Amino acid sequence: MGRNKKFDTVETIGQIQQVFIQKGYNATSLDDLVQATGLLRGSLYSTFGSKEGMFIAALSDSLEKESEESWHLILIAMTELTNQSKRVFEIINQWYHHQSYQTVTEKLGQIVLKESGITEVK
Amino acid sequence: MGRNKKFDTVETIGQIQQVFIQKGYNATSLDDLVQATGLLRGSLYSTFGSKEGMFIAALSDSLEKESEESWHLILIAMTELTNQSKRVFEIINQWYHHQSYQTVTEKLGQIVLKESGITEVK
DNA sequence: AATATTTTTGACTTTTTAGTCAAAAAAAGA
DNA sequence: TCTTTTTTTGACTAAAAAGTCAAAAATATT
Repeated sequence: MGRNKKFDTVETIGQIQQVFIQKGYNATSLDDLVQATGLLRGSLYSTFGSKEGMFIAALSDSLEKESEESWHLILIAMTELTNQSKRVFEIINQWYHHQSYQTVTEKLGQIVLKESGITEVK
Repeated sequence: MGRNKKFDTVETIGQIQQVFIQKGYNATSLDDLVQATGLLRGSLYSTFGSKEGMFIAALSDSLEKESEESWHLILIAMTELTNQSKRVFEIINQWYHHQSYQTVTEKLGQIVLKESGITEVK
């Protein structure tokens, strides 16, 4: 009973993913997320609890789908969150169990270089 | 003429490197750097100009020596600075010219995984 | 229609951030 | 020793950050 959410949570998570992928975690401000989602801070906080919660929602959703953009969020998680957030560590750790060291390191290395904007000679 | 610096700039750069390596760029605050170097903000700013300047000093110094810790700073540069700082982009871009795609992506991938704290099975 | 419950709203608070600056202190050079 | 130049000091500023909350609005349920 009571009001239903005015927005589509799935769509919002998609928008949050795009922001984190483009800017990384620490460099993303709540204003960035407010702007990208079209929601107000209160709505974001009542839905996700915290900035970390927003990232976790974005990451979890992405891992379920296992798309190319998952790798970007995994990289951000590993470089910016895994050592600060127990929950993110758990999520990534569990995901990693189903991967091979070779595949993961190779893919992450490629993404770092690509995202850096450094010209790939090859 | 005039006073000489009370501290050893080379030593200070070493301390700055350690902080950035441990926390990354955005997650490092000036207070962290003040604490690690034992200097005051004014001294850091008069020497390096800005937080970005402090990172550039740390990165440049590290690239000259080409040690294992260089890779950590290169990773941070690529994931957090290359798209925001023209100077860092130039430094990394030039460095990259003397490397091979294979070596770079492989090494970066390994470091991401190691730094993430995720258990390496292998 | 009345009520209970939820979401929305956005201004507000608190904390942290990078960066500044004028005065004091130190010391190099004459 | 005196002057000039530099560094040190640390309180201060301004901007940006994440997060809060009470009132208003909306609506599902009875």
